[in-house]
Amino acid sequence: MPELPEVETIARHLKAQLVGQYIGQVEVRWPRCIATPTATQFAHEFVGREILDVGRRGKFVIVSLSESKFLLVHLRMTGRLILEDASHPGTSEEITLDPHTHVIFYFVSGKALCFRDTRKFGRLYLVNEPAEIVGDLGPEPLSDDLTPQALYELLRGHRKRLKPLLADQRLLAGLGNIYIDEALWEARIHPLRHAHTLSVEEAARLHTAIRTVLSRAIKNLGTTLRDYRTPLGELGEHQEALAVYGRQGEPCPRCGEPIRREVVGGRGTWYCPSCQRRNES
DNA sequence: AAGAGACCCTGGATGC
DNA sequence: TGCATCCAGGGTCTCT
Repeated sequence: MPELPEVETIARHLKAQLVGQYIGQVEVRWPRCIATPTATQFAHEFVGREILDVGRRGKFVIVSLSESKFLLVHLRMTGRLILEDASHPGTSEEITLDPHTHVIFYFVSGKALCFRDTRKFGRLYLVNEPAEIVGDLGPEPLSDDLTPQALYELLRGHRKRLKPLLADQRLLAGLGNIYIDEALWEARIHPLRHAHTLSVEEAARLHTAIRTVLSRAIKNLGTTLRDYRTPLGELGEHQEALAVYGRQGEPCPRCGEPIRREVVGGRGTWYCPSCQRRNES
């Protein structure tokens, strides 16, 4: 489940490997993963274009192409972007055999970029402006614009419980199930607290926690629980550093109390019942 | 506005 | 061992 740190890692790797590369052709094997335009049109549009830049917005990878087009990729649960060597036809198992490789970008250099996705939730978009897709995303959690005060103001305007609210990409862009639980634990705030009840001090703690947790995870190249890989096939390392996510019954690293799991808004939620008290101050 | 539930998918885990 | 069923989960949608 790639979230901000995983997508950031992927974008950085792709940027280092792909800027300046020219696309020879594109093969779409599973058309339904192309959100826009049609799969045929999508494949057509890439031929001859150069990769100018690769970046990230929220959980989207954004690839800037020559002649003003943008490829946006959302990996959802199990999506991967994997670099392969396709210079010798038939040598890459990923390309020839893998049943989960749905789109392949062949570069004239002999490199190839494969979009792979077992659960088929991921989507690719080819647009004239990224804003067509990412226009209504909230601020980037790591940007200077998101001050503690700004986060306090954002939260004050909502009565929802924190867990589902922080997962709403229109509030903040890039947080998902793992890092929300980790950040709330770090900030010692209960996931079911109602957003508008947070004090200035608590919002500031959450602000610090979100940024600390995300930065640390980026340093560790992301969290690999099962599917996530960097474009070079490497595993992330942050799973070792998780405090609560997926750890029900294990002792809280801060106080030793067993970690509890609850389903909130249909999503598994892990927290420490002792460090993260529910009473609203 | 908030919350619940369905849906999209498949592989791994669980149950008999 | 073998088969059926359950489950996870980001985002989007519908219904209450």
